[in-house]
Amino acid sequence: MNMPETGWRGSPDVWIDIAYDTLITRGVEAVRIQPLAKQLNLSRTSFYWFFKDREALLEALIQRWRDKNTGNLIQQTQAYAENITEAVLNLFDCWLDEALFDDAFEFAMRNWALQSDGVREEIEQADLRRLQAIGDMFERFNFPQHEADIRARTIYLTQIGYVSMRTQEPLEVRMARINDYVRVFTGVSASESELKRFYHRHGYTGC
Amino acid sequence: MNMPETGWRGSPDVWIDIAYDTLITRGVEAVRIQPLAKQLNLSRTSFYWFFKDREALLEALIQRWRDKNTGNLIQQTQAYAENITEAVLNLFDCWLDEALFDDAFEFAMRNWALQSDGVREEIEQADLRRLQAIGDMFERFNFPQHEADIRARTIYLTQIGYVSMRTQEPLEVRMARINDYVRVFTGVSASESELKRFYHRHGYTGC
DNA sequence: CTTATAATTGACACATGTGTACATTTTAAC
DNA sequence: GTTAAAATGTACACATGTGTCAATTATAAG
Repeated sequence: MNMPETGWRGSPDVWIDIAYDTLITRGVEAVRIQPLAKQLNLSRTSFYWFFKDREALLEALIQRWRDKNTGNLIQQTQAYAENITEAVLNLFDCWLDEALFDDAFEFAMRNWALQSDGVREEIEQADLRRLQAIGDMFERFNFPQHEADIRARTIYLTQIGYVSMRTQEPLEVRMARINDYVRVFTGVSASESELKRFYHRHGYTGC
Repeated sequence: MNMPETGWRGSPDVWIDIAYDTLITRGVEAVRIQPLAKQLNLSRTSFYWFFKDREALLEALIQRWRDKNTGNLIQQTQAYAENITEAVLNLFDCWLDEALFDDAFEFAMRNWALQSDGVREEIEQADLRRLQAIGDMFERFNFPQHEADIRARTIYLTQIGYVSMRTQEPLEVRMARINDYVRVFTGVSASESELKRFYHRHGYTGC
């Protein structure tokens, strides 16, 4: 654990990691070379050995986000399902598994967009692709296109709302609400076994 | 329109107004005395005649938000309605009338919360009060408490999601989706006359 | 042990922001 | 016109951030 005080301590990843932590806890504005260097016990100028300038570091953060959130979400919409409720539960995996969808990262990116046209465009793209994928999912289960579109929006916007509210509910509370959400979003209830399967893969045994 | 180059040009409101514009278009971090002064063609130090310091200006912005968004939303949930669809349409007024609910302001505040514990607490309070009010509305129309709660969340989170996505849809698109949303959120369709009344009060004659 | 390369550092030049003290100008009231 | 207040402006002291350069130290390879 105790860092060596001397020798090779820096690397692009060390900088990106701490930049990421700072981004999600305090926003882009807090991602500044001088303070990050202090935390790393490195001379701030050492940063410039790995990155051209602050811009380059921020670019690396965008890259990391791009690689993570959208890809996994789309994959979940395409997971195997026998009916719409199972499909929606597959999608819900994203909201319960940080490895699939990073809420804090998503929120930070949306904040950042206010100050950066580039980031704003990235996010518009991501929203389009994600909505499209969820809509396609509903269409595969025979919802008419128009309704599929609305339901995709409702489900996605609710999640973005969650992200934006930074809701931190205990697992039991979220699980207790799951089937209600399924019913609101699809119009039908998930079966007992579908729910059991869902609870189980998220380590919820309380029920 | 042409500002006098000299004389009394400043006032608390002049500063708050430009601070508000800056907040909603570029975030709190951009609300800085020096740049604002430049825009106002005022010496930056003149600011300190009206406000103790930058903090005091930011406090005034919070006050403005508090006075606006939450109050109007709660009032809309209590407007007269004969059934749940009419009640939900009353609430939807907020999303279509900037005078009732300021999306951009809301978004900016949620961004700001990342950097300020005070603002974060303000927002938590607001979320609670708003969710409570919407839930109460559903309960008044005989939804069981548990279901009222979920439906309140869905409706509110969807809107916060909209805010966070900064969706700018043309009026026709939004109007075309209204009844679908009513149906998803309440489980029933709004009547023809309810919809007509809604369209009319938002200046939509296209249908 | 030497050496080339990788990584770190301090000094410098600069930019932008904050707030205070004091002098100056503007306005309205007498 | 004089005058007192309201409002503006200038100068200062300070803080925090950026990026470049040249000097220095650490590491691994021969």
